[in-house]
Amino acid sequence: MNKNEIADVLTEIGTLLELKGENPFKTRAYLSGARVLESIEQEELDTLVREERLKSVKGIGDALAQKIGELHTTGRLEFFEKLKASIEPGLVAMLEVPGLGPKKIKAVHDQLGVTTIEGLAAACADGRVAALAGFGEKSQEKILAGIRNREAYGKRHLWWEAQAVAAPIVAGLRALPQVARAEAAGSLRRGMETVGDLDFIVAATDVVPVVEWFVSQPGVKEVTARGETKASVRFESGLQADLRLVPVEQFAFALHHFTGSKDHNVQMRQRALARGLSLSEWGLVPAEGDETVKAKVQSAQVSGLKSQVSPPASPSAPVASEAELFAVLGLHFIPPELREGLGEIEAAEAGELPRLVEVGDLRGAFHNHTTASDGRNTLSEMTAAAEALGWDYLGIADHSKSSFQAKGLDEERLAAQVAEIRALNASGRFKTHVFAGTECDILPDGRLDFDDAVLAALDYVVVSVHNVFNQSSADMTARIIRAIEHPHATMLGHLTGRLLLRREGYQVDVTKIVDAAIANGVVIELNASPWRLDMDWRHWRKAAGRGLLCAINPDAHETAGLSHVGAGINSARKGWLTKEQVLNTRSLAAVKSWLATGHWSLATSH
DNA sequence: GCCGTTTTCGGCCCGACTGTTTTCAGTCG
Repeated sequence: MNKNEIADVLTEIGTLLELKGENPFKTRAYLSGARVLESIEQEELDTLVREERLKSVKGIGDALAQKIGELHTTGRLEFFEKLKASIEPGLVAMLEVPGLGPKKIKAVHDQLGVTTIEGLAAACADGRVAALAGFGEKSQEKILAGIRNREAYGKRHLWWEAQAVAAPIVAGLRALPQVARAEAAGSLRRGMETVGDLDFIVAATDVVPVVEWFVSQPGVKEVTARGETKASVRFESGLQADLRLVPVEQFAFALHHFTGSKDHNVQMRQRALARGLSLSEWGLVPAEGDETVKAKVQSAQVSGLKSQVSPPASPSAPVASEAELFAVLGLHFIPPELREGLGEIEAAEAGELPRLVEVGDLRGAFHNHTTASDGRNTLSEMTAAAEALGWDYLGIADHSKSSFQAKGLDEERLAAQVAEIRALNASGRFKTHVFAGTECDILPDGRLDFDDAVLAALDYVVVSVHNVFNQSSADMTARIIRAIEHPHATMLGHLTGRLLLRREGYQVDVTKIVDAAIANGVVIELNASPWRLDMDWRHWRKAAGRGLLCAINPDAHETAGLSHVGAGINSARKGWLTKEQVLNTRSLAAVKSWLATGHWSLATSH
């Protein structure tokens, strides 16, 4: 196991011990042991284990040294497995309910015998929870609301996680000899931030082996349907996936139809009708054509799985690709991300679709963390990872001192980090240039967490809200605008602080904040963390159209997190952003001069 | 479970907020 995987195990041990009601200092020892492990280089850990010198690291004693060594060498730990087996999984799941921590979970378990979330909901419903010491009516209501939210959220999945399931399936389908074409459709293909279920559209010559392959994929928990044109499965994560098999001549129509969105499809069908054509997943036929064809299509649509009705053989227009389908209707190709029924068809007709930014356009990224604050990889590990991605530059913006929970840097530690970064750049060890920044807390009154002199010594400053989320919209908006107006503010981090499927963002007036950012030459980030994607894509088209510059920032807390820019690119594309509207598509020289000159506009040269 | 020592046992430990209390416990970021 590598250092972060071992740290994950130690963290989970800490959580399990907490649930058991262990000495809090003992649980903390495991959690801080995990942090310590992250803060050393992987090679260093390998050496320490080999030479049995783990104990010389501060924060690691006899017990942790032994456990870390075992995990490093064998990838397993009996202590951990026994511990995990001794605790009801339902209790661990309860930690996800807002307002419930180890102590309260232990209380409901010990005093009410509750071992599952369902049991907890029942105990809330009949008032047993409110009767416990330390609980009351409000706690009970809050827990019940939390469980309901969790159920509602549970129906959707992060794009990032859905993509991780879908990508190998698409690759596997394409590798099958019977498969001519295969794509994932639906909201996944449109790059939505969350995904309900997966849709795979496959053109195949022989369906049986394809269905067989699909339902036997790793992680499939249940096969819910299995026919000749469609199969459905549910994965262990709860994610559902549909496989739809179509003849190759129908592929483009089916792919377009199942990609959606609903609004986009409605407008496309209206457009077809205006041209005397009827568009469906089966094909494109004359609208007032053969009634038997229409009836056949309808019966195929309602009869479901066992239907073996072919698409109307004629007179459907032969269309080999989505591009041809759009062309038949007088449109330029509309990228899937834009198919939300928000004006893309009009733009495609007028030839005014933007050339959307691509992941390959990115030359670097700002706003990343290291082990100096709450990251899990060191400065040089992060830089090496950026270099491996071919990036010309990497911005490090660790937390500031007010974010205690994230080990925020005070002035002294920040100065040391800046010196370390300057020295790393001077050493020529990496081709990737490192910018020294900070993710500076915006204090509740809108002041920044560092004095001007401290901020002036940095290459750039990300300003973000990390506490006191419950201010009124007016107060929060004024707070953020005050920070944007600070002369050293370079960019605004995660505008609303939302965590997808977990937590709503704080209330803000987005338009006012965008206005302030434009007026002050401040960039707003598109935080590319798959859990955030904030500022939301729905605001970008209008904001960028008015001159706002975007930075797609991974907010990476470990080397693997740098690749989250891929999720950010989705949202940027959904927001109609072009390469020119994204700061980190620019060259190192351009960014250097951009940062040096202080205030800028989109007109700045590339 | 770790650390440090007045060296083998006692202390360890950020601050705001909420809801439960009447001075605090638990959760959260």
